[in-house]
Amino acid sequence: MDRKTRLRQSGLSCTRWRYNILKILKDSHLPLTSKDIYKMLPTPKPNLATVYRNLNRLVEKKLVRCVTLGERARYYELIQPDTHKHRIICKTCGQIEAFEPVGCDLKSFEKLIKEKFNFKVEEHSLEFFGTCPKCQSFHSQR
Amino acid sequence: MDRKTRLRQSGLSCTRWRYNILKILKDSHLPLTSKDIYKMLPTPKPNLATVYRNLNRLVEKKLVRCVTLGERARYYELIQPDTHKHRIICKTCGQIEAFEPVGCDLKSFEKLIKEKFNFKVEEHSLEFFGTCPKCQSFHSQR
DNA sequence: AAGTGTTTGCAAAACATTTGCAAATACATA
DNA sequence: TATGTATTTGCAAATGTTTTGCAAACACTT
Ligand SMILES: [Mn+2]
Ligand SMILES: [Mn+2]
Ligand SMILES: [Zn+2]
Ligand SMILES: [Zn+2]
Repeated sequence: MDRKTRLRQSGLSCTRWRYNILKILKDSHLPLTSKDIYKMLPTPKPNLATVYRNLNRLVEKKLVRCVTLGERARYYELIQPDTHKHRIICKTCGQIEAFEPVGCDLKSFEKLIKEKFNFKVEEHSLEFFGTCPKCQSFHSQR
Repeated sequence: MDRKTRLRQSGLSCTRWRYNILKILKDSHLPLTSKDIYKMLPTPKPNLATVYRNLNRLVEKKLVRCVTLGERARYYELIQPDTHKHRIICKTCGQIEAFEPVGCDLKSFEKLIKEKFNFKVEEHSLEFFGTCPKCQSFHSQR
C-alpha cells in the first residue's frame, strides 16, 4: 500500500512533511531521532516543531513507535506488523544495531506476568548493551 | 556493608547528600527520577544540580544504574550484584512494576549476538509494556 | 472555486540536565 | 585537634529537547 493511502486510512491528511517523514522512516532500518529526520528532509526544510507535531500524530495513530534508547533524545521507527526487533547498543560509541529474532521466546514471561500481576502485555522491548567490535579493538590497542 | 564504607571503597568521599541519595536508592524497590529523589531528601534541600552531580558520580562508579523507561526523565536504581530485574510498565498510568526473573533465559540471544555481530554483551534490559489491572478495569467500565 | 478544519512557521515557553565560579566541606596529615 | 588540599556545594546561567499559542497557508470535501 502506498503511503498516501496508508495515511488516509488512519484518518490523517497527506501533507508534504507528513508524507516525507513517513517515507524516511519507511526507508530506515534503524530508529531515527527528530534531528536525524530533520536533516534528511528536503530543502527548503520545515520548522522543527512541524517534525515533532507530525511524529506525535503518527505515534498517536500507531503508524510509528517512539523508543528511548538511553540517549537524551527519543527515537522513532515505523511500526511494521508481524515483525519486531531487538536492539544491540554500544555503550562506548552509541552505535545501534537491530536484529529480528527468529522466534521470540518471551511468551513464557508474558504468561507469568499475566498470572502473577494480572497485567495485560501489549508489547516488549529488549535491548542488549555492551561493546561493538570496533570499540573492542580500539579499547584493546591502547 | 554500610553506605559510608561502600562509598569510600569506590573512591568517593562520603558527603551529606551523596550519603542520603544512596540511602534513598537502597530503600527503593523501584527506580527513581532525580525529582523523586529530590522530594525524598530531608529539608533543608540541596540544589537540584547537586542531586544530578551525585547521581552522575554514582553511575560513573557503578554503584547506580541509569535507565530510560519511555518517559522524558531518566530513572536511577541501585546496582545489586547477582540480581537483575525486568520491568512491566503501564502505558496508560505509567505505573512501573519490577520482577526478578527466576532464571533469565536470554543466554541464547547473547550467544547469537556474539557469533553474528561479534558484539560483547555486558547487560540487557527487558521491558514489557501494556495495561495494568487498575487501568484495565477502568477502561472496561466506561 | 469556495468553505472548513487541519497543518505550518515562528517565537516563546516548558522541561530535564549540565556547567562555571566562588564559598563551604571532607578528609588526610601533621 | 589544627591545617592544607582536593572535592563538593549553591547559585545562576547555559544547553538540548520537546511543546505550545497564534495567525497565515494548506488539504480536502462539496
Ligand atoms: Mn522480542
Ligand atoms: Mn534478564
Ligand atoms: Zn562502539
Ligand atoms: Zn495503569
